[in-house]
Amino acid sequence: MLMSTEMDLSNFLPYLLNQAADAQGAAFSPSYKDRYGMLQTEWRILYHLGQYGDLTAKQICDRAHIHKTKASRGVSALENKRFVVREEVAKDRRHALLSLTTAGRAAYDDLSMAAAQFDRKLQERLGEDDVQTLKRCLCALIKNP
Amino acid sequence: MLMSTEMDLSNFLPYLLNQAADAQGAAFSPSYKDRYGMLQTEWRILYHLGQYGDLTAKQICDRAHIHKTKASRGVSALENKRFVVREEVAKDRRHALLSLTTAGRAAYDDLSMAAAQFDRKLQERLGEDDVQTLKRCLCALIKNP
DNA sequence: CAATATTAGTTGAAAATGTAACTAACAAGG
DNA sequence: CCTTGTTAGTTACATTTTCAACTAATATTG
Repeated sequence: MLMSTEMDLSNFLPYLLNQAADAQGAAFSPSYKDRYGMLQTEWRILYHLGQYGDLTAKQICDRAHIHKTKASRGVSALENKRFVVREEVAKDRRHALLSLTTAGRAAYDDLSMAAAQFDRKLQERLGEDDVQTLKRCLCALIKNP
Repeated sequence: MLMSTEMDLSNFLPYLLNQAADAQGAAFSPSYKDRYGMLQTEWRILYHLGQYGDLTAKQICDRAHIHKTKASRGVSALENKRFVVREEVAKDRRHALLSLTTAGRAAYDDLSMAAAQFDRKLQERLGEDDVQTLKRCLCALIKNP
């Protein structure tokens, strides 16, 4: 019996977002897990390097909302996999520019293709209009939490 | 430089969902963390018991998509906090019905109120139409990953 | 009814994450 | 310069999550 002040859990947006993110994340994760043994953070870092060119860890953290310790470990993992190399910046030796190796670029190409296909299928399922609204809402929720 | 087969990360739905879920989850989590020292799983279990009445751990797992080990530890934590008690079912002693204590009920009332208010504010921000579409899409993505 | 299979739930070890303290490099004010 | 502050990134430690194996109870099947 619901009282007027209560609400059905299915109306609680953080819960729905969490469930949907889990479900879709789990659906896509085999792409980077099974083929490349990557964790989500590694895939995200790889993606940013592939998409936006060489970046420092700090820049990736800011763009992708990854905590610096997570990023630090992700970058190390990608280095161990020989997908990323770091080069010290002469001007400021605190920074290190990260760039993809040939193997890293290949993995990026493969995975970004898989991602695009995954997204297209979702678009097909939900319809163009809904997807547009959905993405607009999600962006709003991200930018101004 | 984007090639035609590539896509901007901002168009990748799993990524957007994840970011939005993180942002909104972080915005709400102080409600149960700071006041009651709960983890997300505990809050979710509490919510299900408050909303749907006494349930077994298994039923909560199925409804809330929580893995049984996470649920087991969440229930233990709620027992230690004296928010939940378990009662063996005579018919099948593998099950244990979980129910809220008075303190558990009070926490549930408080938190479900906070959740409802949180949701109302989001609705205000996004507008009724968008929220409806958003929730419909999220439900679709949850049900059929 | 004995043997086997399922089911609910727990536990221990390994992996991942988050927090805080730390190092190293640079910046700025005196 | 030289103290103080800030920034990029790492590391150690505690917490949380995941995975696999396990127990105990019931269901099923020969």
